[in-house]
Amino acid sequence: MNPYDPSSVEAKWQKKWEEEGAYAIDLKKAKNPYYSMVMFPYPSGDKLHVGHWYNFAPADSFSRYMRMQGKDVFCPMGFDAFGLPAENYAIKTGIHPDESITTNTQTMTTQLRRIGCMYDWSKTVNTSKPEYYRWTQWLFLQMFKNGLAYRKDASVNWCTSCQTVLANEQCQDGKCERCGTEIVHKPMTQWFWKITEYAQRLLDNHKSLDWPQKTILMQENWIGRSEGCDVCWNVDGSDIVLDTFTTTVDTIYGVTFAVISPEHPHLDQILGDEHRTAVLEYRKEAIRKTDIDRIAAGKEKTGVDTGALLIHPFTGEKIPLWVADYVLMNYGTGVVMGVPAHDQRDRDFAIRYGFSIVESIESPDGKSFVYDEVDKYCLKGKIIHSGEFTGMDILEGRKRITEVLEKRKMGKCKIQYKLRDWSISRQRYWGAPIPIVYDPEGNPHSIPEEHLPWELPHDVEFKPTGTAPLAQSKELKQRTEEIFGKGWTPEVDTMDTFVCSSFYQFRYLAEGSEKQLISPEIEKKWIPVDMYIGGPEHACMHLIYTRFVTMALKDFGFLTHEEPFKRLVHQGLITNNGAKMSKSKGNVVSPDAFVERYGSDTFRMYLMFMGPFTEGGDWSDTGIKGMDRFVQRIWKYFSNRISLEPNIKGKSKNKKVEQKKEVTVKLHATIQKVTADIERLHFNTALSALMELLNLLEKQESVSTEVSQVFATLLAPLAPHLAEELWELSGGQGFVIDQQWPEFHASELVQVSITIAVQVNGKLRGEFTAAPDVSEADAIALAKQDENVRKYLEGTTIKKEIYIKGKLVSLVLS
RNA sequence: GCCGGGAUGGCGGAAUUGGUAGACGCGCCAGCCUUAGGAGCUGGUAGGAGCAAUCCUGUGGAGGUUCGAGUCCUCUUCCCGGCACCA
Repeated sequence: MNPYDPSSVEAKWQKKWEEEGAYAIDLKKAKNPYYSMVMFPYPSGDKLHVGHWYNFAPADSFSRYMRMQGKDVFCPMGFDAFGLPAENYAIKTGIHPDESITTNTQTMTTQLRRIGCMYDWSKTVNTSKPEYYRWTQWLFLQMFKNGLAYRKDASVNWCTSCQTVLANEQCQDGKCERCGTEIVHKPMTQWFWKITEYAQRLLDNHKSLDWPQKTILMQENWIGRSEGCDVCWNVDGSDIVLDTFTTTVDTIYGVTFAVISPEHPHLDQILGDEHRTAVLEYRKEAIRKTDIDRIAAGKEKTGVDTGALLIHPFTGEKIPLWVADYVLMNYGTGVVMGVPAHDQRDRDFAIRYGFSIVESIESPDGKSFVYDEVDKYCLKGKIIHSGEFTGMDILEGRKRITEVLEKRKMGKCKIQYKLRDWSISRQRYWGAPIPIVYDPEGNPHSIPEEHLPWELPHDVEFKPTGTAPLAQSKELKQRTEEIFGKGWTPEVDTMDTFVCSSFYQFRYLAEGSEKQLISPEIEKKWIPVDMYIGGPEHACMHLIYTRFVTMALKDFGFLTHEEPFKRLVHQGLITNNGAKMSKSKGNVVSPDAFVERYGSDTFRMYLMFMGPFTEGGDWSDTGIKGMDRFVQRIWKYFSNRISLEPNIKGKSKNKKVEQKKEVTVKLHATIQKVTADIERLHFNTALSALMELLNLLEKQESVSTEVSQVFATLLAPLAPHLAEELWELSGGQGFVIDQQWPEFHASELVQVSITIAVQVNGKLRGEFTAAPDVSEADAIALAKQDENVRKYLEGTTIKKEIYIKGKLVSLVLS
């Protein structure tokens, strides 16, 4: 028999699957729908890397397993094709993004097919195609129509390198997430989507999701809900009222100063004349700084007196108001009350600028304390030095103070979120055009649906000028005037690519329909997606946006579900010698050479064998040989020794029976283990169980067809091509992937004899074999007979005897 | 600083509820086979002592609970991921 040749075998089965449409799902007819998705890739020129494989191949193994469990599994694949890299490439080379993306998509499709996944290519999507982005634009129109899309002038994050605006969510450590350039602030008119209206619902729905705890926690932090109280402060000698937001209104009697953000709109009006110069100077500095500068310099808090005084709503005292750049305008009210006795930041500021420190609460044992995150969640203690509220428990006092403020119209309960509205405008070319036109007066109007797709013009230059590339297109300008009239102008911004990816789970199911986003019948049947697998880096952007969009579309009446993904799993990271793979480090492993040499099955099994799927693993060039050996051994063993009848020559009949029993027990134990392991996505131990089975089988001189077929089915999710070949070899009919997943029988797991360990005073001192149903008394008696154990028992008395059924006997000496 | 997750042989990692630590694989060592092998096969492989039976020590560190702890509790060190003047 020839050695196993992966390249010809894999090509053979890929062709057969394709010819017979093995993975094309009839969405309408499917009885047992199971929607399995992976996060679709960006078609970059770097092609598929190990990270893609590590996402897609194990996800495919799980999908295959579900299929063998009788589900109609739908596994689509597509391309998140809009985005900056293609545009940057165009700037560099002059090659139009449309062209480079088409090439990349083709290359990656070929590579993806070689993995041998169950993708139904008849239902693919490409977000950069007009037939797709027509729906991206339709989504915008729905948001606009329902009041969730609006324009606002705002100081936005501007990346000087990309020449574009970034959402807060796309800034990492104050730097552009994509290119790493430091972000500066720039005022600009932008389109926003009101995700903040959904903040509470996004939080509430978490409990209905089968998602990693960690991801839910990250989203909770991102949304950042806090309950507190807005307090109104009259400015002394003026009719201006300033609001402060605080989560600890119980400390209001401890306020000795207040701080206002340099960008605050009322700052000018309340400035005392002798302080004006200093404050304006300070503001000029602060505004020039980016958020990171304000944070980085923030170890040392700086501030300047405004000269204004606030009237304390309870004591009537006059509280100095300072301006400081550590107070941000885009969170809360832009004014903070300072309680140096109970807040560390306020204390630092007070010490530096000489404000008094007045205590207003104390801990249960009468000590003073500063609030930190922990205290906020275990609030015990009393209010002190606080007039009518003195003596109350902290929480009660907090409630009463709020009530009094509300009654006097000097404050109110407020729930504050960190989450900000989603800025979706991009001054870029390679994205879906925003379907808006402006009349000669500059008022925005939506483009009627009949004009969708509102096509991206082709005639632009890619030089980054800071103005939107679409503004240069003559064709777009002409088109707009032809349809809407002279003087009308097109919106020249395109949409954030996260918009494109926020609804693709519906478009896979639409089969290209131009009539509706998704048919209601199909939506009811297939949504939510049963399993979604992708990287944890999307925990707070894509995975919040897509939930928001799904909720909104439900509210608009286009969907019946409001959560898109029922179960979510993040794959771990594959490192190279413990280091993250990155282009800059030059340590990226390309799968192609390995797939060429060892085949897709071996490569994907090796990735899965490295460690638990959610933990990732460390790449090693040599380790893959072990998996190659495993594949070769499987092939060699089954092709040489398969026979219809078990035939163990030259052994006594008893021996034969015993051996056969051993194989049966192991076989069923393996079915049990592989099933449980795939269920919990522990492919590494599923593989080691199969290796153990093979190790045992290799000691037998022949193997039955039945065992060989079971082996093929167990292998089918993990090594799809090899399993088909083995199934065929074992005389199986049809595809192995269409077979039922094997069941194990507990009765077959009963062994002829078992080994029981003996401990004396907790230390292992011997072992003995017994019948599986040995009684406790017999087991203890047998344990005491063990030669080595007897040595320890001599001349002592036994205080306690413990028997753990089928496992061990523990003898405790006095 | 805060929130999560980790730490087990030379390496990647096993160990459902506390019950024989190191499965499985890599690497390494010895032997076989081969003209040769970067192929294959057989055996060995946590550390230490011993011819051996066997014994001692061992899951980042220090305590604790228990007949028994990688697993539970307290403290602590280091590593990784996320958030960060959020009022």
